[in-house]
Amino acid sequence: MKIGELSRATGTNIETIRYYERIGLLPAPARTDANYRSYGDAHRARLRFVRHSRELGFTIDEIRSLLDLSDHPERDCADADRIASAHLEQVEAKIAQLSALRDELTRIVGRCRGGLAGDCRVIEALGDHGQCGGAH
Amino acid sequence: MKIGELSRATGTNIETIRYYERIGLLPAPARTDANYRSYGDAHRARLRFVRHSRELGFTIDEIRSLLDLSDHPERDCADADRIASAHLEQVEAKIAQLSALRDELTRIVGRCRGGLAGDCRVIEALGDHGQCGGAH
DNA sequence: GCTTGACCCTGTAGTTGCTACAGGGTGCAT
DNA sequence: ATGCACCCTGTAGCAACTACAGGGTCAAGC
Ligand SMILES: [Zn+2]
Ligand SMILES: [Zn+2]
Ligand SMILES: [Zn+2]
Ligand SMILES: [Zn+2]
Repeated sequence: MKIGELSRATGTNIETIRYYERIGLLPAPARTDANYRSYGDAHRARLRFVRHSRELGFTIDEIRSLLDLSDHPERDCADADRIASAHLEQVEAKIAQLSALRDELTRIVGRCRGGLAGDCRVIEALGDHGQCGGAH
Repeated sequence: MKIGELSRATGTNIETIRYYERIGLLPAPARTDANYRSYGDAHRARLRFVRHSRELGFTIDEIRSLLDLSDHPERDCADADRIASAHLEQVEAKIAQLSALRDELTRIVGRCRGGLAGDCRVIEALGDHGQCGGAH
């Protein structure tokens, strides 16, 4: 399959596929006579793994480690569990941080009564963290 | 006040202050004879506004607009309200997305029973979005 | 046989919001 | 005079792509 087909089959931008190859996340595929990349099912599965992991928020480096484990089925899977658990913790931390931020923004936005910028409580609140609840 | 003092007074990295000046977010301050930057209270207030807005997640471009309003107190503040509301919506969307992601990750992580990578349900789940609840 | 259009190639530069040097100058204390 | 802390400019790096520019390939239709 050519790169355009792989792109459609996985919902991945063509430039992104070439980028993954360049950074060594995907193996360089065979080439046709015209020097076109030629992919097989294994490439597609690997790219799906990468894209799905990216959608779940794993970094490229984490994915590299996960792929490495996937390539060595005889190894212990504890590393995979560790990477995924650590990532889950980071996601939870990010949610907590954004929630605090949302609360603060809600409070700030709710204070605008319209009128002149000079009297705007939103602009005032942005300049003064002392007005904040302190959670962010 | 010199850049180091401003840095300490606002908790901002010196390089970041110079960066903000370079991109036109902070006005270029006066210079001493030795060509050192010399800041006043207005600079400090402006930098606090910028940092606080960044902590609340506003982009540099949004902050540019907010500062512009802050500099023109005779204008209508509706734009500030619009920017802040739109940002709040984005934060809420991000929280929703991360929550879906957290649920999916929790499900995936919970399936690992240890053992060989070849049998690991975590690695399997990363390769197959079909196993996902579909929310992410 | 020739053009048109879709597709592919490489290589480089841009995005966001910083951060980290390298290589040099300044100012004060010992 | 010699440290040392501080300041200056300019450039390059980070993550994870994305967007060209400038060119080659191939099948269809006239
Ligand atoms: Zn207002
Ligand atoms: Zn605050
Ligand atoms: Zn496992
Ligand atoms: Zn999924």
